[in-house]
Order: sequence, then C-alpha cells, then structure tokens
Amino acid sequence: MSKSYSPSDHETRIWDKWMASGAFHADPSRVLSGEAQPYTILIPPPNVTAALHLGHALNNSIQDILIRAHRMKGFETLWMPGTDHAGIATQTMVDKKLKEAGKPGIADYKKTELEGGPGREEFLKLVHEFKDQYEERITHQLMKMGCSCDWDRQRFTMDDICARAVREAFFQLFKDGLIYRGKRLVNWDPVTQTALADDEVEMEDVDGHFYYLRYPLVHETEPGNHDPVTWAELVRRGYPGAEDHPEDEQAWITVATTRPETYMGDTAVAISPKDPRAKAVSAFKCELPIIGRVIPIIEDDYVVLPVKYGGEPGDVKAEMSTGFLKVTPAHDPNDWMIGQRHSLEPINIMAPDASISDQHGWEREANNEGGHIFVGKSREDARKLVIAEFKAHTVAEGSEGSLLEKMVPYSHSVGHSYRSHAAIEPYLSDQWYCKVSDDKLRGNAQRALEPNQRTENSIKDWPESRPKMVADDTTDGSMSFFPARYAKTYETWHDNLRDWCISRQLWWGHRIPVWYKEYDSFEAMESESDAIVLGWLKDYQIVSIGSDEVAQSDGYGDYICIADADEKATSLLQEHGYTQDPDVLDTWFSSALWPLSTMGWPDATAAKDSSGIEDFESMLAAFNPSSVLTTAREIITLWVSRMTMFNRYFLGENEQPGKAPFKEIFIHAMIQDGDGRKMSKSLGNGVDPLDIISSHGADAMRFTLCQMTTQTQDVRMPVELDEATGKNTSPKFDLGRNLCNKLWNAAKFSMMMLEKNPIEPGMPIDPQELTLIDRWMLSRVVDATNKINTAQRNYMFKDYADTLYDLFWRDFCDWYLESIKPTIADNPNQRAVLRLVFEAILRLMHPVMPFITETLSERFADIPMNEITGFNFAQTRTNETLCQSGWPEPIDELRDEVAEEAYERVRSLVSTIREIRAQSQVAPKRKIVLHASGSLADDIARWSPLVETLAGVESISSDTPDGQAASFTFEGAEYQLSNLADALDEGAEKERLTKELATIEKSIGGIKGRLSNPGYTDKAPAHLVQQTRDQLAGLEKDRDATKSALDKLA
RNA sequence: GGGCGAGUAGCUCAGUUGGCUAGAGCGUUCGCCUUACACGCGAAAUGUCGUGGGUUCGAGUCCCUCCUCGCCUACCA
Repeated sequence: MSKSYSPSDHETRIWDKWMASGAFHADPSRVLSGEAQPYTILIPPPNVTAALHLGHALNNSIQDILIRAHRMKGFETLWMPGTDHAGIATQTMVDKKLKEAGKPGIADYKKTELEGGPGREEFLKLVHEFKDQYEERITHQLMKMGCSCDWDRQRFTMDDICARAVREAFFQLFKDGLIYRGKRLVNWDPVTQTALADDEVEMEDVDGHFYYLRYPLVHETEPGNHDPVTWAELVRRGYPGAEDHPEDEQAWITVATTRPETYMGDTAVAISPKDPRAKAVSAFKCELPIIGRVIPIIEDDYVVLPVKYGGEPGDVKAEMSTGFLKVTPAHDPNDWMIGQRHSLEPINIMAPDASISDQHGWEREANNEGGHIFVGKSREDARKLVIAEFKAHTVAEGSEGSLLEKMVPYSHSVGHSYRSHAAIEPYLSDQWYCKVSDDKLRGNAQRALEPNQRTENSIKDWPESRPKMVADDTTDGSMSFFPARYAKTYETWHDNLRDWCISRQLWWGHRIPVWYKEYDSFEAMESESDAIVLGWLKDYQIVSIGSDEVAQSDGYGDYICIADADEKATSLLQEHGYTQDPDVLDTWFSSALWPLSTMGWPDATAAKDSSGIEDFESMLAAFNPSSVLTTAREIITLWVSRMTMFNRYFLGENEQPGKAPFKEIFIHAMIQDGDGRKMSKSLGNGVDPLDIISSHGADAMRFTLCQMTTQTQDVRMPVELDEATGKNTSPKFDLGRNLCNKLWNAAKFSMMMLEKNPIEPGMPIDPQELTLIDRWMLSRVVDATNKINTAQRNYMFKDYADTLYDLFWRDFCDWYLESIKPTIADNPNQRAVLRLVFEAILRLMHPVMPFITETLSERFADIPMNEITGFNFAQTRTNETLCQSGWPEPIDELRDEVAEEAYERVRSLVSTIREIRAQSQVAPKRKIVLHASGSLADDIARWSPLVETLAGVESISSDTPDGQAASFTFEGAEYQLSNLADALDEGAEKERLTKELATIEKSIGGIKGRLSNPGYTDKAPAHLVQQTRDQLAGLEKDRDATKSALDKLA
C-alpha cells in the first residue's frame, strides 16, 4: 500500500463497482412481501439551471449518509434522484446565455411567434438542450460525491411521467373547484413579464421619498363639469385650518405617496371616517392635476389618522400621512381592497413591461384625459416627470405654492423578483389560482404535523380529523420536523396562507391543460358545450366551465379541462376552435407532486410502459410515504407545505385525507463563508464541490460537511483562494483529508500485522478470555455504535462524525494500536479482535466515507474473521461489497465497564509518566525505570506490558531507587522514576514538584470551600456530596505524597 | 413591527434533563522522521462562556433586561 491515501486512484473504480453490483437499486417487492422495511428519501431535485454548489454537497451528503446507514441496517432503501426544470430560472438563464453569445434572445422568438412563426417551439428546443447539458453535469457531480441514488429511476419534473401527474392533478383540482381563474393584482415581474407567487418575491430596502401631492378640490356640477371649491367653503363647513388660506382661492387636499407615478390610476381619495375633516370634504371631489380626471372622496376605516387628528404617535403611517390616501386599485393591493369595498373601477395605467400605457385599461383619449406626456415612459422616468410637472404647476392659476408640497426622504422595503431582481409591480391580470386556503389542502397540511410540534391555537383551528389508528399511522399527526423549532415556521406559513397563483407567463414549463373558446351568446356556449360533452369528447373525462368571474367578464367563454388529454383530444379541440391557455404552471406545482410523480402516480402502468421499469406499479405502495425529507429551511414554505397538501389530497379516499409524504423533515444548516455571508457567484466566495473532491477527495469533503452539521441554522466555512489552482477552497477540508490518510495508514499497519501472523479459522472466541486491552477496545466499539445510532436517529450529524473521529483516532490508533504492538504477534485472539474491530470501524465509517472504506474493505477481503461471541452484524441481502454489508450490532454485554475502568487507570498512569518525561526533558528514546510496590505493582504486572510500551518504561522495579529519581503521585501514593537522564537536575525537579503542589493545593481550596457550605452538604444529592468528599480525600493524599517527595529533595 | 437563530480559546464549533477543575479540530509554543501515518507522534499555553440583574447550595445551561450580528415574515400613506 502507498504511503498516503490518494483518493483519485480509487474513487472511479469503486463507483463503477457499486454501479455494477446493483447495490443502489431498490426492490419494492421486498417491501410488499414484508421481507424488509422500506427506507425512502426523495432527493430535493436540483434546478437544471446551474452546477451544484457546496450547499447541495451538504444536502446530498446527508441524504447519502442516511441511505447508506439504513441499507447496511437491512432496510430496503430507495433514494430517488431527479432534477427540476425550474421554469423562470432556466428560461432567464438560457435567454441570458443566448444574448451573451450574440444570438437572438427570447424577445426575438416572441416576435417570431407573434408573426405566426415557430418562435415558442424553437426557443424551447434550445432550453431543452441546455437542460440536457446541466442535468448530465448535475448527475455527474452527484456520482462523484458518491450519492447512492437508485439511478435507474431518475426523473425530471418535465418528463412524460411527471407531466402526466401534473395534468391529472390539475384536472382533479379543477374538477373539485380548487383551481379557479381570477382577475386580481399579482406580483408582476416586468422584466421576465410573468406573475410570481408571494414567496418568489424578496424584500429589499430601498431609499425613496414620501411625495406630498396636492389635489385641487372641486364640485361636480354635472358629469364632465366641475367648479373649484374655495377655502371659504371649507371654513363654512368647519374644516380645521381652512381659515389659514386665502378664502377666495381654490382649496386642495394633500396626499402622501411613495409612488407618485401611479396617480394616473387613482380612482378615489380616501379619508378615515373618524377624521374631523371627513364631513367637510366628503361632498366634494378632487381633480387629478394634468390628467383632469375627477375622482370621489370616500370614507374608509383602512385609512390611518395622522397624529395631529388622533393617530398613534410612533406609527410611521400616522407620523407621515396627511390623512388623505390616494387610492389606486390597479397598482396597490391595499387600494385594490378599498376599491372592492367601494365598487371603484380599477384603471390599469401600465403595460406589461411597467411602462406607462393608455392601451391596457386607461381609456385616456376616450375620456378626454390629459397626461399623454407620461405615456411610454418607464416607471422610473414617469416618476421623475410627474414630480417635475407637479413642481411646475400650482393648484390654480395664480395660487401660491406648487402642486408638489414637499418631499421627505424615506427608506422602506420593496418587493423584488427573486429572479430578475426588478422591483415587483402589483399588476392587474387574469391568473389561475389554486385554492390552497381550502381546508382540504391547508387544513390537512396543518393536521399532518405531529401534535407535540403544534401550537394550541393551531390545534383549535385545525383539529385532527380522526385519532391515530395505529402506532405508525402516516396520516394526521405523523410528520415531525428536526430540529423541532421549524414546525413553527411551517405552521405560521399556513396561518397566513393566501391562494396560490399558479400561472406563469413563461414558455418553459408545464402548459396549463385548459382550452378556451369564445362564443357570441350564452345560449350558443351552453348548447355547444353540452354537445361537446356528449359528442366528440365523449370518450374523455372533461370539466367545462363557462361561467366563472373571468369568463363572464370576457364575454361568453368556455374553459375546458380534460383528464390526460392526448394528441387526439388536443387536435379535436383545435378543430372546434378551442385554443390552449398559453401560460405554464408554477414550477412548484410539479415539485409539489414529486412524492407522487416519481412513484408513477396516477398511472403506474403507463409509467411502466414508457420507462421500461418493470416494477413501477409497486412503487407507490412500497415507498410512499418517504422516511425523511432533507432540505434547507427556505424550502419549508415553497415546497414542504405544498408536497404535504398534494400528497394528502390526491391519496385521500372517501373524504378522508391521505397520508403525509414523509415521516420526518430534517432542516439542515446553510453554509456561509467565514464572514457570515451567503456563498454566491457574484461575491466570488463559492466553493465548487468538484474542486474539493479533486484536491481532498470525496470522503474528506463528506466527513468535513458531516462534522459541520450542527443543529444551528448557519455554519461558517472560511474560504481561501488556492494560489496553485486559482480555485476557492477551505482549510476545513484538511480535517477530512487527514482522517482519510490516518485511516489508510492504520489499515496498512493492521494488515501488516495480520499478514505477518495470519489469522487461523477457529471456534468463536469468548470475550471473557480476551486481554484487558482487547476487552476495552470492544467495549469502546459498542459504546460508539450506540452513540452513532442515536445520532443518526436524531439527525445529529456532528455527533456522528465526532464519535467516529474519537473512536478511530483516539481510541483505536492512539491507544489500541500502540498497546497491542508488543503482544499481537503471539496472541491469535488479539489478532481476531484487531481484524473484527477494524471491520466494525470500516462499517461505521462507511456511510460518511464510502470510497475509502470500500477500498480498504477490498484489501481486507482475504483476511479471515474469527467470530467473537456477541459481536454481530445486521443481516443484509449480500456482503458482496462493503456498502451492502451489515451494520455492527454488538450485544450490550460486550460493553465492559470493568475493562474500561482498568484501562482508564493505565491511561492515567501513562499520561502522568509522559508528562514527567516531557517536563524533565527526557530524551524521547530513553527507556526509564518505574519504581512501584504494593497494589499498584500487582496491577501493573497484570497490565504488563502496556505501561512499558506506552510510557517508554524499560522495567518496573519494586525497590526504591538508590540514586537519583523523580517522584510523582498516582492515586494518592508516591512513586519514582529513575534513569531519566545521566544526571538529574535537582533544581528543575524541585521546581516541577513545587508547581505540582500548588496546583493540588488550589484544587483542595476550592473543594473545601464547597464542602464547608452547609447549603451544599444539606441540599445537594448525597452521591454528589460523597463524590466531592472522596475527591478531597484523594487530593489530600496526592498533596501529602508530593510534599514528602519535596522534603526528600531538600 | 412579529418570529427564529447566533454571540464560549486567535479561528470554526461542541457543551442532552442545572452538578467533578468548561471541551474538540485548526492555529500557536516546545520536543520528536519513536516498527502505519510529518496529512504524523508526545507535551504545553490560551476562556470575566455578549451585558446587567434574578432563581438556586450550585448557572455556559433556567427566568428577565439590554447590546451586536444573521435569517424568516409583514409593511411601498
């Protein structure tokens, strides 16, 4: 074996071996027949937008650790791999790449499409190419990391099987009235020109201003005619402060806004009914300057009173507002609500690119309105122009002051697209919604939570629909978060849930399976849609809607949704004048179906036929619900919730909700750089997993990531630029690399020992016949195995890694291997223990460090193992490879407290001697003599030759040393070491003992203080007090022995 | 504004229900190529456990106050 471990020499070969062995392939029949318990993980499908980063490496390492451990424990494991089409992200990315390459972008293809050419199709071809490329890259990365997914079953969220699930889900929800179309304000991304869901909007702080705009007050004499209202009139009506203005001039009110450019869409000004000015002005109207539109003044409780009139001091709105609120229903969600309450017609003043437009709802010319100078301007330019215009004009000719009363700097947070980063425009449009607020979706997502993780309020609002039937019931109350605190995030999200906008104005994604046709009259629509159902579509399950709010507002329209529309149905619809909705579904709609679609739902036979995977029909029954979902916390709302709602909804039967899609959800930390910043491309602080694999090896990376995975929400990884390669790396990975190297060498050394003196097959060995050190080592393995099992059960990955490290490095290398050096050659039982313990260590390490352990396992394959009674391994399908071999399952009786205690004394004695050697500067190779008599001499005789080997002791003498010697205390008695040097430095020896004495005295002081406190002796548990007394007694003995040694020197 | 998390050695982090003199890795110092491993071995130094209070015989751990940082969420009058 080479001097050090070189990962690249082995990883590829080992990977190929695993793939050839079929070790990762899940067999549902073993689950259904009861041969094995299922253990399932669904990969959070990575976006095909980019290569995997370190966060993915962490996420997938964790999943692989869990999967490999359970495989070895005898579970039938399925790790379902796949990728996500990531609609908006991918489409944007491809567009960007095309433009960078100087090729036509999506705008050009859209133009072609409008001209009747094949724009959409052609563009999608390019996206598919991009997707194929990245999917391959991602798959390759996962394989390099060692991910033991069932690669034969890999899915993509837009493949045939997943697409069928999407169509069926949409159909069912549509049929059940849980999908509807609505005309309302959505989060509009003007750059990508699509609607976004609430959680795709990121809030960012923006420095802006409050603009105070004056709107002149008018009487409307008759529609289209109005006269100015004077301040004198307001004075008469008791408007506070009106008397401060010239009485014959036109009066105005002032509105405060951060978005003056939307004033063209104002349809009212609102005032609180509690405002003392309300009565005085509500009979009047306002005239929008420049445009000339006359709008009413309405009273609405939503409006906050300014501080002056009784508003809460400290409330930003009360502090900054004037009490008059401009109402722009088409461009502000709150104004939309006010508009609904007061039946105001919204006026949309923007084009989809957020430029000011009079072609999208603002009938400027028809209504003879001004403001043409704003048309065509971007939001930003329009704002500047509005401000300039207001500044340049006065309320009426000759009046004082401009229409722009003042500007006040104001910083607030504004929604931005998580993709284009453009400011979100609340925009009025027709969109499809999923009624997730329905109890059958939201309610059952809440009920899925384990009751101990739910809040009282939530249990009150959404009581369980039925009690748990059996212990492992996977419906209500079956889903737990780890760490538990994340259950709260999940619950709160549902508490505030609004209906989910599922349509996206994109090309890349699942096309909405709805066809539309317009009719001249309601009767025509009715009769034809009846005819359709009975006629040319009679072979299909269809739902037709001709009377929802949008359909009616558009005239007479009919929407048809067909269950699993095939090409024939599609062409029939086209023949009859129906066109398919051009929009696609939100990516998360298909992601939400991941636990179902990957298992072949709704039609496993079709899935079998199209994929050629014979056992597809058994998958759902065998592997849903999955065991655990491993993901990052940002996904709780986007994904976990939706998967839960859909799984329960679609697997429900007889009005009863179905099972939750997973039993446990593990939320892992996010990796940040050394300064606590997110790793990102733009900051250049990202670390590429493949770079680490090539510099340190996959196992080193995995161990380090595992070791970093604590229960906190963030972990930091200092990033450094490797000058040699020009790539980012982190010194943290050295930990893993060093461990691998140590393992390699320990294996080399063990093998050397076992080859020199081969193990011979024999009868099972009784652990009681083993030497102290062997019983100790076995006991340590038992202890570590228990700790690791607990750590795995609770997703405490750092505990797992630390336990491995301590067991292997500290116990096995530092003490066991060093201890057996003198005896292994002559003790066949010891060789059996070495072989077995090393095997157990390899298996315990394998889930974290699969490549090196498999490699070493190959090397050890020919070295026989003797059975040690009670040291068992789990039953698995085969032991052909280490990754399929059984997990250590030693019986508890191998935990040997006596051996642990005895060896602890050896270690303590050895450490004491080593300390003296170091302090007295004994030459490292020099052998010394230990003088000990009495019971310690007997013990050492039994422990022999451990102390000699470990402490560099040549012999143990029961005589007192005749010449120079160093004294030390051990367990309260005085002993000597001699032959430390050719001549002992008495001064140094005295100094050492004096220092030692001071340390002991200090400890005694502390302990005496505690014992002299009556509160302690009276109230603390008796065993603790006794322990303290024993400790004091021990220390006093040590003190006396040290003193006597010191006296002898003097 | 609401919620969550973090603040422990120079750095990255552990520290279960309060209970031996607060730990690990890296880094640092000293000595070593001691029958695998210098990616190593042996030894050592380094802490007012963010602040201030409280409960207790006893607090890194429980309660309250405040400070700093991060994340989520709400808010464009």
